[in-house]
Amino acid sequence: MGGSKIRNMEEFAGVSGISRPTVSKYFNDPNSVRQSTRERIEAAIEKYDYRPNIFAMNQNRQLTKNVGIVVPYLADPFFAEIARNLERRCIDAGFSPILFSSHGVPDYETDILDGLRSLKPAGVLLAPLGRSSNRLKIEEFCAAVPTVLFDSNIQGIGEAFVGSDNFSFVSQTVDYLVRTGEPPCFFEMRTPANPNANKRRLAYLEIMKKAGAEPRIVKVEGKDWNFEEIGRQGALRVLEAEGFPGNTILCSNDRLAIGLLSACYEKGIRIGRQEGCDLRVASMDDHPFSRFTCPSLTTAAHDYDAVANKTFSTLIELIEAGGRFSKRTETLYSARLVLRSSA
Amino acid sequence: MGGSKIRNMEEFAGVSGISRPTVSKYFNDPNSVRQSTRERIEAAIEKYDYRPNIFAMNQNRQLTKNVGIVVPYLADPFFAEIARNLERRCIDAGFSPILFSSHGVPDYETDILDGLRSLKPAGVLLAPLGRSSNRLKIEEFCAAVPTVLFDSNIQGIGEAFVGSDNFSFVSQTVDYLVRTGEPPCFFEMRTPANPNANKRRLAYLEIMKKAGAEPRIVKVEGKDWNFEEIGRQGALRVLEAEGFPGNTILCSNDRLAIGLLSACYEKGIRIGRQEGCDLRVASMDDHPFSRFTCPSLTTAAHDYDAVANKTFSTLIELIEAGGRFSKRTETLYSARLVLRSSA
DNA sequence: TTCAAAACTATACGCGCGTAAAGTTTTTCC
DNA sequence: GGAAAAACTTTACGCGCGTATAGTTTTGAA
Repeated sequence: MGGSKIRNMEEFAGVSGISRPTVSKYFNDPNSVRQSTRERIEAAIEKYDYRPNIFAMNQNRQLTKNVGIVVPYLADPFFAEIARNLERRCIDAGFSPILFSSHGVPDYETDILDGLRSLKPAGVLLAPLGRSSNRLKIEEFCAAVPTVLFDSNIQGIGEAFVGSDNFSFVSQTVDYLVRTGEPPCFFEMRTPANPNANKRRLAYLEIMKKAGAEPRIVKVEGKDWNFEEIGRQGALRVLEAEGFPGNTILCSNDRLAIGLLSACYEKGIRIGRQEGCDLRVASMDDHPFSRFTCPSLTTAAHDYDAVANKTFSTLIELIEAGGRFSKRTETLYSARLVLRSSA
Repeated sequence: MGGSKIRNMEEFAGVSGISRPTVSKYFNDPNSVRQSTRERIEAAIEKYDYRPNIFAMNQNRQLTKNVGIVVPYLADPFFAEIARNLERRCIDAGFSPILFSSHGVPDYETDILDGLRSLKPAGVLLAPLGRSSNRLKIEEFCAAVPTVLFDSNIQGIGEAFVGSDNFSFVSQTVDYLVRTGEPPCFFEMRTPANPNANKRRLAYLEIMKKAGAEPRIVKVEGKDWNFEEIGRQGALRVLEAEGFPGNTILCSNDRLAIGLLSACYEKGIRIGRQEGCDLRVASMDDHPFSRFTCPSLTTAAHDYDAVANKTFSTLIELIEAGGRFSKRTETLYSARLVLRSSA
């Protein structure tokens, strides 16, 4: 609370009675100094409210304590949640997370990576846009900065990947739907931006084959990140034309399902597993809003916490390993089926 | 694409044939050098892919080109959208936006502001948590850093405030509801975190009085940022007990309304303005998902674009004015009524 | 063509901190 | 209690760039 006239570490070292190199050492790792020293420094910090100039700290250092977190679309609460989770873990581990969203635009993504390089981050957690990403630029970036990919895998890029096992999402939902009624058709975008969407379609085809059921895929137009609107318009068009094949739909993701449910509601189609319903709808992701849809959405949930935890711990390992792994690892977490009212 | 072995501005100045001080001048403001000089520098940048070390650039400067953007809750798509809007404007104006979310936690908010100070930002755009904010800390921060508040006003703090005119939100929705049916009751949280909620309640009381109708407020428990769940649980409890007073509900915000609609759906209560409906529900904010609720939500929309635009332009003025305004201004934008199916 | 204004170059210093080297004090452990 | 190890102090240099000063060249309008 004292008049904080401390201008730099030199002065601070003076008033705290510790030499500047030791103070510097403390700020780089408080545990690297003797406890008695640490206490004296911390008392002085408290008293004079001193903080080192982070620009000066970092300019002369090839690696900072910065960690970049890049997500493809922050307006999607799914990514907002996982970003929050990662952010907190970084802070608790003494890093400075910096959050970026590509907003669905490939050029923004490369701009972000460009800017990130000059921040000399210790590591980066990157959920790429997917198919629309500039693969070359991302590859260049990953070669220069220790990077862990999450959510969307790009084969061979980044030191590791952590995400969800799309096959398990599809198998759990399809199995459930088959067990309790008809096998589902598959509702998706024609040209999905996200590679997970493709994996899910392939999984659907394989699982239906195994179950001896005929796969039926309903594709709707649209290619940006406005999934709810795409799902809604697509579903309206299907409902106004030939209708869905069968009485059971599996949506490629919850946001499409939210749009589809809104279209069905508008058309007076009753969704659910109870008597008197016209359609059953299930989906995948367990989007934060999926419990508030009408009816609430039966879906396959990501293991948010496990993904965030593993993503972060992998980055820490990577940093401690000097930025490179001997081999690229991929970790996938299984889905957890969440039964609600829609199917 | 030549082998970029340029290590610093000195070397870069050498290969570009321009003196270092002039190159430095260029990077601080490309328009401050002669066009022919600018072109030569830019050609060299292209050729050698050089970028100045941002840490070195900023350490010796009392003001950077950084702009902090702080929102209370990024998992709310409303804030995600406005943050994206602001972010883009900053980039286009040559600033480096840095995005933070308080995640609804007052301590995080003060931590963010603390950290922001050491980034020496040219200015900060702050949407505070509201009632739960540490007023003193925010006041201290605003005294040290040029700050424009948006979304949530805190009286007397910050150099300016830009937000929405809560009175117009309530008056437009109430007027519409009265005109087309019964005057509404008001559905809200008992202890809302956001000051806008209080302004809306007061506006409701005043407008109902003017209309000669008896105000009826339905308060539900809950005080974190989990509005949908609070709305849902609260509505379920009301529906299972005495029910809502009258057949018309105005929700304090869309996220509460989303929860309420889901509760109504579960209870088999039909919402809408058509024949045969039990309740009309309107709300405020025009949340990105409100067009996908069942039924789609009649609501009062923020003028996103105007708020973002004014917030940003105010900050630019503030920065150009040296960080202080002679008097604090407050700019409010009116709502735009969005008629959908729920009322 | 002229000449002042504008823009540039050359030189130099400082910012706040990282970090290395060498010497000194404190701690630890047998 | 003594010696090795650990932690510290002192000294010194460098990082990459902002920026001030003085001198030189270029520009542009009369």
